[in-house]
Amino acid sequence: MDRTEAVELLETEFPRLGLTHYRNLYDPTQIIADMLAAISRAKDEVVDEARYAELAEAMLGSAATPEEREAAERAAEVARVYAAYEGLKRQAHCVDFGDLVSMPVRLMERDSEIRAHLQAQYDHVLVDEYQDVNRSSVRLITALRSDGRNLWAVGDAKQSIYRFRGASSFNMTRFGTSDFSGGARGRLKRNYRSVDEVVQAFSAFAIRMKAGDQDSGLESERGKSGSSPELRTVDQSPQQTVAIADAIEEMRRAGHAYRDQAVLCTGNEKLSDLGQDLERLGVPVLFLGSLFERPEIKELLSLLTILTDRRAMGMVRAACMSEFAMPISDVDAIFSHLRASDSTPGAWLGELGAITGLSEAGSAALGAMAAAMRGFDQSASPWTVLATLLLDRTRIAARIGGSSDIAERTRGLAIWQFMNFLRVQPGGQGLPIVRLLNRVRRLVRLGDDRDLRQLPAAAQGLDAVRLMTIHGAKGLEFPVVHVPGLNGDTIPRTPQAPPCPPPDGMVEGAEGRALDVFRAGHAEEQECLFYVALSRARDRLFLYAPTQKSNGHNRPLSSFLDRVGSGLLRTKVSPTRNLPPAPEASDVPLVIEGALRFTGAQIALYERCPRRFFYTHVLQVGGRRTATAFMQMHEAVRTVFQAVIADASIIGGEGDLEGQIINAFAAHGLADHGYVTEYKGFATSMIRYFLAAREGHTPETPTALSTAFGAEEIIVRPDEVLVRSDGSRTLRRVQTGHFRTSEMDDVGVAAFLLAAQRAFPGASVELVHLSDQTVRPLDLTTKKLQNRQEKLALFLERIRGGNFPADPSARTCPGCPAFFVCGPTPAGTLKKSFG
DNA sequence: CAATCTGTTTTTTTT
DNA sequence: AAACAGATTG
Repeated sequence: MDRTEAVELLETEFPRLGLTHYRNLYDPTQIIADMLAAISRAKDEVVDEARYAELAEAMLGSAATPEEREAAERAAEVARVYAAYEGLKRQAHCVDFGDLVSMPVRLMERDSEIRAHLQAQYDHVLVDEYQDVNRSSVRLITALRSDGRNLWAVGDAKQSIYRFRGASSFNMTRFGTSDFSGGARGRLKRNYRSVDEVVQAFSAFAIRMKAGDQDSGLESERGKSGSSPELRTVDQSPQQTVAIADAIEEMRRAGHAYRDQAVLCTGNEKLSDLGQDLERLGVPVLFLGSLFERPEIKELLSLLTILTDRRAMGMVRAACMSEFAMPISDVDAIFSHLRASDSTPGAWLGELGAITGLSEAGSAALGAMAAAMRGFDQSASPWTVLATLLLDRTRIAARIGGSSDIAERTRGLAIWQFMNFLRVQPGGQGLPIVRLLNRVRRLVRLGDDRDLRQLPAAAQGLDAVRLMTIHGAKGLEFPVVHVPGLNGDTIPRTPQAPPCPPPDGMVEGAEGRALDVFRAGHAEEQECLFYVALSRARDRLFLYAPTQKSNGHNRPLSSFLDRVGSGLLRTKVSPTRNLPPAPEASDVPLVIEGALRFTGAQIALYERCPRRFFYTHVLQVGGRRTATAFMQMHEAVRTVFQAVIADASIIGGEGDLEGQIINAFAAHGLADHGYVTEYKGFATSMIRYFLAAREGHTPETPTALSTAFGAEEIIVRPDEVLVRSDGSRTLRRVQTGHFRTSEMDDVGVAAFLLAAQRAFPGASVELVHLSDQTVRPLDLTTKKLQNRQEKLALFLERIRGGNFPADPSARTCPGCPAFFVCGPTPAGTLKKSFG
């Protein structure tokens, strides 16, 4: 089971584990992933759920301060999740990555017969990269070769970059003493890989590294080459990409083919951007980037959604494909038709005559679409649908196969990779397409699509530049290495404490305060990362850094650069070429008849991502994301309190409240849910709080309030208007979830305040959060309120101008309804009115 | 002039 | 989240 499957496994169970510190959240995906990381760390140390609970218990016993107490309670909650997770995993007959080592360790330590059998099976054990072993690995090796005879290990503490998964210099130190006592140690002094200039650079840096021996300088076997490592600085980061492209071509002229060059980054995200940019600059690149964000893959995913999405949102993207091209006005007509109808997803493709107002091109494209989808319905298998479409019913595969263009071939490889991914989906219940789409969202959200970004083995022979993370490059070497992004905020990066820190005593060899140990370890690891990057280069080494942020502010260089000695050549370069702009079309030709009328909440969505606003409120498709049961519960709560606002008399006695909740649950499809009892508990306490918070006030029927911005209008509807005995009014916005500090900063809240002040000067304005059981006053400084007001006017102006740029983020995009379709829009002008 | 507030930018790694 | 620059306040 990978991490994504593990999160899925825990998700339904999570809300009823009774956690308080890691309490029930609207979307617990992130915190579950954090806890699974903590559990995975525990397995690195061969600490099972029972032992974890003991350690947490011990922490609680010795806690002196409130902070220590809280840390102990948090650890205890992780222990509870750990136990639940192990149970679920066993029921599902699955193992996770941590189990792959910790289970054999436990088995061998427990069962002498198996241990003897395996010991007899292997005469010699060789361990490479010993700095990357964790306690679990050491115990596995110990079980195989307890006396250490015929065991050979090689490692370099300066390359220890897997600390976050439990690798520690602690293990290097213990070799030959506490572990495998009597083992002999030797030192390797000669470097066979790099020219002298490169060896000098990373050896100079190594002198002041905290990891490894101080006198570990290396001699270069290959001698001097006459070329020094170079640092090339540029003004801003787009120029950095051009500088890299220029250097790659420069090296190619000097006899180093594309395939002999590698670009190394700290993270995958930057690698994806860089890969796309280099490709646009004409440099062939061996990297797909984020597979599910590639245009050709999004098109295929959009086609699949047409079979399962009642509103057929995928049409907005499919209509951009040459096979199914139609104007955006036709897509709008289809959406209007589907909003009014209520048929099975995909069924409308068989009744095209019912759609009115289509252009000739639109009718033809829809005919082609219907023919391509013939015989498939919502229960179809994704692989079968796409294989049929690509190979039999369209010319897509043929076109790609017939091209020799490297970008086109990369598209073909991406599709090949994607089709292989489709074939190995885990089993489960529900419609295969829906399951697939949910899994893709989850994979991207957790960053688990990483392994799909690397081109498959079949492509390794291509003459293209290698793009890798520094972690991915460990153990490899390249004639030419380019390392961009050497800034103070990138390497060394300031550490963020783990959300679920390990309990005291779990990590062997960690002395002192947990946070200090963590910080020291992190600093050490950052140095190692830099050392690994530099030492990948055989002949030439290029480092790059922008010195400005995009707003012209200063961006400092990495402090590590001053430690590589005087051999580093520093040059400021100003590339003459410009980075071609990304093909992302953000503006939509839009004609709006009449005034704009949007609610504050709708405009707040424009602020979060204008593109999402476009799909949701202009094209009016998508709406909210697929709801989990927990979200449905929140919806049910909203239904109940709104019913109370409309008519408070519906809740007279104690039984009425329960009756209302039961009805609302049934209406939201929760009646038969496995955890309906727990959910009812949450719902009841939320509604009780709601009722308590309005006690002593006289409710008034809330009406819509509006604020004018020129001809345009923003509408706000308070959830409650309450009148106190002295006649003063309170306007409230009621939310079922938790309060976030960022909530005070968005324009939705400002619109609410503005409208309220206009309609009822002097009234107090409050935000109610039922999950927190809080009522807080909504106060904004005049300065802030004025800024928000200006923003609102600006947003309205941009909406009218059809300006809808996407604001992509790996964290929020996978949860967006438009995730699969987001990108280019079909040709033509869109006419709309919002009266 | 210093302290505080506000807004912007950039941003993890894996079997 | 955190670092930074610029604006505002005391």
